[in-house]
Amino acid sequence: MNNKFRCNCPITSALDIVGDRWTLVIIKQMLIEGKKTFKDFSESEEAIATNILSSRLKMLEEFNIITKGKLPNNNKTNIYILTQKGLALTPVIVELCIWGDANMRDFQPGIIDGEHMDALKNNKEECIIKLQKKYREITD
Amino acid sequence: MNNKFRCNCPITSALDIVGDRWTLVIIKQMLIEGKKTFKDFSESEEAIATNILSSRLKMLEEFNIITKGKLPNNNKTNIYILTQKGLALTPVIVELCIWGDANMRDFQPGIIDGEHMDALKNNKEECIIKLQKKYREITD
DNA sequence: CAATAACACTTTCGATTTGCAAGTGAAAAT
DNA sequence: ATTTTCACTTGCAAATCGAAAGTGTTATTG
Repeated sequence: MNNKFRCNCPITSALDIVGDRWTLVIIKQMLIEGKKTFKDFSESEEAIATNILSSRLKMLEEFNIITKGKLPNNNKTNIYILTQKGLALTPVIVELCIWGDANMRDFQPGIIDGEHMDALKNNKEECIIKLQKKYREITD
Repeated sequence: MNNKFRCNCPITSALDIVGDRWTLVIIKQMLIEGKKTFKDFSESEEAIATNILSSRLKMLEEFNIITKGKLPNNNKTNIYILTQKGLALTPVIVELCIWGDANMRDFQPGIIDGEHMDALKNNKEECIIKLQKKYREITD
């Protein structure tokens, strides 16, 4: 196992795992959009290629950020669920959302007006807890 | 100019710009470590290659996340400074720091014990404001 | 029960990006 | 005047990405 980590900085180490084009998009899709299956992810708006998706899911499982499981009455479909470690990324996702919403519009005018943005900005902490709670509900 | 953006989600759009191996590391080095010059960055612990550094600085300037300038009495050294847009990424960096510190230690035991971590976790909002204030001071 | 469809990948391969090393040109220091 | 420093650029091999097609297993449908 070659060392993935560039140095001993917690920020850089975090980015060694989630700092790429797709990893946080996948986690966003799970947390915000409730996506759970390989098909869910591969049919997403962002249009991730299946080989990349496959490698990222494997990596995320190795780092205990997601778990892979099955539904009781279905032996075909795999479901991927955020672990505690994965759910702990909620604040990162939320801050990226706020930053993107506030700062990318001049280059990307298409950015949707999320009706939750005001709540997010005014009540960050509460929104994070609500998101996590909601995720745990749809996940049980 | 080809479209960098994958879709209209603010999170994905943010990641279209800062979602790669190096961009947020560079911004961290500016914000937390006070790095300003090409040499500062290229001599960093993370050991970024100069060609990658060059292309990232160019990109960050294009998206108004940093500005490139000179010091009054020095016509050689370029200094790169975070704009308002760049400083607005402080919460993202801070959340990555908290997450990395709490969740990467089992895979990366070397992660340093930052003496500021407790303050960060207990007083997130204040720490963010302090960091930004401190950056503005060293920048003027 | 056979055929088809759905799902979760894997493989292939060309294009792009990365990372290392060496080189360049201009400004500053000696 | 020469050397050093700084900020890049170039070249090239290796790794990664991305689009498309293929594979194998598990439902579902007639």
